[in-house]
Amino acid sequence: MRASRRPGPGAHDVTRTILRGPTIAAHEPPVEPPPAARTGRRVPARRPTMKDIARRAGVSESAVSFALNDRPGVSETTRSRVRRVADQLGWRASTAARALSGEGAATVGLVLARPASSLGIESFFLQLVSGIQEVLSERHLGLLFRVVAGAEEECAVYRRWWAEQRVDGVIVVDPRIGDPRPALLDSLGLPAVVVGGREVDREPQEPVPYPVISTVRVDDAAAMGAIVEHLAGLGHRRVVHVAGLAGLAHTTRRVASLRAGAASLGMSAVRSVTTDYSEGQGAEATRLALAGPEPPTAIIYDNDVMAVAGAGVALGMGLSVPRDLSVVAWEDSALCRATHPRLTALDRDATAFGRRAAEELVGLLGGRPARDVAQPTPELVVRDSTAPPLRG
Amino acid sequence: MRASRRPGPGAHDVTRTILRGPTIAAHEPPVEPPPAARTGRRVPARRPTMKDIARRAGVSESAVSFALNDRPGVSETTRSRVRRVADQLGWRASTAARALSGEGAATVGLVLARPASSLGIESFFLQLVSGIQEVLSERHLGLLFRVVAGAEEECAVYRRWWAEQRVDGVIVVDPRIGDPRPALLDSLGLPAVVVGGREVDREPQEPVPYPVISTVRVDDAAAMGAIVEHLAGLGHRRVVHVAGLAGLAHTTRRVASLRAGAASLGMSAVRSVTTDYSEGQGAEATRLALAGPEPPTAIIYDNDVMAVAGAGVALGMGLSVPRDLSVVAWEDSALCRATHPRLTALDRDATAFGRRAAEELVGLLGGRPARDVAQPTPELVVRDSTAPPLRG
DNA sequence: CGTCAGCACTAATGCGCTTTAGGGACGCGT
DNA sequence: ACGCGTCCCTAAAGCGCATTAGTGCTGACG
Repeated sequence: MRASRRPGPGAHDVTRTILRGPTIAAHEPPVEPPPAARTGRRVPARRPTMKDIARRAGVSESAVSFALNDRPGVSETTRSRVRRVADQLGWRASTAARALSGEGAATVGLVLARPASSLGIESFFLQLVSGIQEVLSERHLGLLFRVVAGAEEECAVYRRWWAEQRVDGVIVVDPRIGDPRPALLDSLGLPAVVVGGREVDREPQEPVPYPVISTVRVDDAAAMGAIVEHLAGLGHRRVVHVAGLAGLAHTTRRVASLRAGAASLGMSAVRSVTTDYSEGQGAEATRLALAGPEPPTAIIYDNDVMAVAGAGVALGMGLSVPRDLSVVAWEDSALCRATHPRLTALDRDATAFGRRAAEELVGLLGGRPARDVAQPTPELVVRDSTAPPLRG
Repeated sequence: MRASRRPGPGAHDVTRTILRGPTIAAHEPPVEPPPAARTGRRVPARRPTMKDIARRAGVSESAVSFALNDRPGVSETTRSRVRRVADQLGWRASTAARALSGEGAATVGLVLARPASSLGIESFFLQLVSGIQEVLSERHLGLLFRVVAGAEEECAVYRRWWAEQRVDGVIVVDPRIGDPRPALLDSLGLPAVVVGGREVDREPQEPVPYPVISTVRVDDAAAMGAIVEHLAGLGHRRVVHVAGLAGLAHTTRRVASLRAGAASLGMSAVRSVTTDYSEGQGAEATRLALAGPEPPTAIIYDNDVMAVAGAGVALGMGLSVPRDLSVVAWEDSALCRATHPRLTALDRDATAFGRRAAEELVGLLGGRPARDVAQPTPELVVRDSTAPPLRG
């Protein structure tokens, strides 16, 4: 595995450019034929380095560096010539070398801490990632991706990435209640953007933001408000909220917002139950709610899969959606449009969300100070799964 | 952004270890206090380097390198002492430095060339990725992830990654009919694993495999055979196959296998139509098929979302699943279990698939020669959406 | 008692790039 | 004619690690 690619010390190339001055320099000094041509065996292409450019352009390596990085110190003539040679050779800076000389790794990291099984059901993440990509790729930043089982492991990954100099910053998802990650990242000095972060006016115990950590907020309260208003307007008084993971900050926010909204709108009975987002627990929660004493006339699900599963359960119990039960999904997707009836859903635009987060991180890496930015409130798309309740 | 972290040339540390021999060496020579302690300002932790270890362990950097890489050249005593110091300091090799000294980037790449919109609906990919991760992470390999719009862009990404020394190998998905990627990767000498690759006995025009490109095959023919057999056994004679993207190799294979299987089982009318995997086109194809002259009694969908959408369309047209129409999804997921009726589906185990691919790539990187490995044939999970046709 | 092998370890070099410290050549002012 | 500043450009150092070529030192062997 460890091939000895190195020439012996005696083989060191001592060719030097003698001629001076750009106009009379030898543009194409006698270059030895590429090794492939000599050996006949197919050798994978060698990547060109700045040394190659320097030789062919008849200047020093430093001049090449200045020229290619738009730094002063070379004439325009030389700069353009160097550029041309670089293009011609198909040169790209080695990120390893760049990183080593202090430029950073040109990479940002993203860790998903969810059990593998629940990953596939969350279409949200892939869309988020593709939004992130749109921004990163135009800046030629790489995305280092990792799936882990839990929070501790996630922290270990950050530590490792930092120590290995693998990333310049990270995007943190699924903020939790007593989240250890911001403090960790801050202590490492690793710039980060927390997506779906704190609600400024709702969790004031959160102290002043860390200097290198931005937050992209979503207004869960307003979103839940829209849902509650919609349901109350239809006449629903008994609502169940099949929420997501108990530890997540946005779960807490949604639960609280539901309670607050319901109170102000005079709903008699609302309650939330937490789940692991799986269709199994969604179905089970639905079954329990509908079989209970005062069954709800509407259920709000924290994701699309559970909503579909719940609607299926209702159907199986002989109920009709939306006649006997209204269903709202917190997350619009193909799923909500594909099922029958089509589900009323909250459209979050995960792609835009990812874009926003990536932009913020890019800003941070560029030296912009950390801040909180707000993401537009998601829109409730009313479809066929919500209607006035039959029995009051 | 470009902070001058560098000490002047005069500041070079000339401290030297005078004492010789491991047992009497000064284990903890007078170390200057960490900068943070001096300045008082919070400074992000500096990552320890081998030089730090060397100093504290009282040995040379080379000795440290030998010790930490399990290479001969140091005594066991020294080795363990160095290890201890390294642990204590929380040292991790900088991947940048490692890459620069020829060890590779310790990273593999994965490019998804699908429109962003269609990404979210394919739960397959996230599961594939999480399977890949399971293997990569235990080897401490990173996964560089990229979403692009099309095939040319994908090739450009490979080129760039190669030139920038960002990855040691890549995992290629969605093999196409006249796929340019294997040849490109081969010419770059970039090890790769193609997942869902060629069917050995079905596309003999494919020449001898490239020396650094392995393939993880799936037996689409056998899978389609199982489906056809199941449907034929129930008595279906008119079947429509709502397939995926026309250019993909596996689409071609499935279409061909369906035709072959149907012929051998005496089905009268089978046909395939290609789509973009979206629920919209799945619904549309279903509508067209059911409204046509000889409507099918069963439809096979190339993914779960289209299957659900198709079932919805049938419902909307007043048909009952499975009484009037049987539905099979090529891809099992929460979706298939959550809808009502639950869908008969082909369970591919995308996670295992990813694991397999990653293992193969790791082998390749370790010097194992390229080869074709077969993934177990997916299993047909029969649920409630398939039954004997009512009208023959 | 000289010699040579073998061991434990250090010095030095290179990977590809950035950056700092010069170093000639030229022009301008006195 | 000399000093001085500018402009272009080169030399050299350094980032953190792996690796190769030594370098003393010990012990065994003749």
